[in-house]
Amino acid sequence: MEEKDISQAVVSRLPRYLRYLADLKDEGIERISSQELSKRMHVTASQIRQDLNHFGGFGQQGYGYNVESLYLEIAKILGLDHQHYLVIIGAGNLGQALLNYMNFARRGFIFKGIFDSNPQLHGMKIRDMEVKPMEELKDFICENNIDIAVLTIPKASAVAVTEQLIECKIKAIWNFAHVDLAVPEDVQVENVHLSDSLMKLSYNIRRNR
Amino acid sequence: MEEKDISQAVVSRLPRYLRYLADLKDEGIERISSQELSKRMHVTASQIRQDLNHFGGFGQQGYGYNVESLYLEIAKILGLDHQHYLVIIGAGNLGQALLNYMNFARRGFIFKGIFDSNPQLHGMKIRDMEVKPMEELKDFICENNIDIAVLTIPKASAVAVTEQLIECKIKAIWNFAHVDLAVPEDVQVENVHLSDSLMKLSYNIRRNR
DNA sequence: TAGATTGTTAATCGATTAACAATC
DNA sequence: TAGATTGTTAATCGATTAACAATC
Repeated sequence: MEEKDISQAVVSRLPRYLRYLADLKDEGIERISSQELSKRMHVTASQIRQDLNHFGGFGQQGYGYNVESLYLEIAKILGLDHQHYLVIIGAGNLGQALLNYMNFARRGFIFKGIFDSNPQLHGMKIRDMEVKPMEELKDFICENNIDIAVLTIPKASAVAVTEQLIECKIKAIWNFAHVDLAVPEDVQVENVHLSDSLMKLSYNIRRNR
Repeated sequence: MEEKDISQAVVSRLPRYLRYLADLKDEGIERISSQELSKRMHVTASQIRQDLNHFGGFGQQGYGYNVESLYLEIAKILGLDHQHYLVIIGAGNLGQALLNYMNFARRGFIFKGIFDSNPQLHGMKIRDMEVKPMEELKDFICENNIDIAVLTIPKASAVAVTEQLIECKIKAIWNFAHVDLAVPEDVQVENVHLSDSLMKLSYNIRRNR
């Protein structure tokens, strides 16, 4: 179960499996074979079986996989059976949008605070949550067991803030700033570089992939 | 120059090269070897040379690469020498945030309109731009030469809207909806599945990668 | 010219796919 | 039991890295 060295390629596919399994549940489908699932997802059945087997034998020969229990297993593998506490750093448009977007809570990702360096924003309420000054960040992270810091600040301040987060022993950074962060290896970073994504699109428009 | 069949793995790395080259320009550095760049970026020099050579011989033996001209070449490869016109579909928090985020324009990505199905939002102004009803979408796309549609609407409506976009011969869809879109192969789709990204982070927190 | 560094071929590594024996 | 489908090993494919001859 607790296999080591699962490649990030495999991990990246897990949320997609989860999504398809949720759909199957909604459709009231109880069991599915790797064959059928592969048709829906447009991946090989081989890949599905390989991916799942990294974490355990969830299927049954001659039967396939039970949708409900596979769903729960993958959710568990992804750590969705635990709650995660988050702070947003940067109360600009993107920070506010993420805070207002309710659906993360459904998955156990709970926003506990939002911070900004701009004094004009302090005390402003977003979804019943007051924007706090950066000076309070460090104490807040410790006192509230924050796991994940969401960086929605400009590139220029991202590096300095990251230093602080490392001192606080933050577990993970969800980075929307357009810069690569240097962190110790026990701090996880997931980058969401929106402009990179847009450039890829622009490339693919030209050379009709 | 116009090589075919460049893998998406390579394309995904181009925006990052561009970013580092921009930094080098800012630092006033004129030339750089693959060796030096590899140290900064934490990738192998081999990979840098391989990647660049897919598109042409931009370097010079014994010298390295000229920062300014390599920057321009990569920008060109990514299609950043052209303007792209975009519409946002879904004037919720995320749609508004993207519209307000100025930096895309710098790269030639110009927002031309924002649409929403909710009549209460129609006429509302976001950055001097009125939210338009969905009924006007199709004509707007044709008349304004829109290349890219940004989908910031819920899963449920995304599929139906995509149908419309395909009829309009949209070139690309930047998809923030939590669903896989089925499109003809001449329509490019780039998915930004935020919750998938967050789940990956959650996974990596547990199994300390 | 000598030194540096590319462009490119060859070797390695890892990820995906195919095949099939195990088994429900 | 016979049929279906997994778990898993082996084969293939593609991407990354190493090596080095070409050349500025």
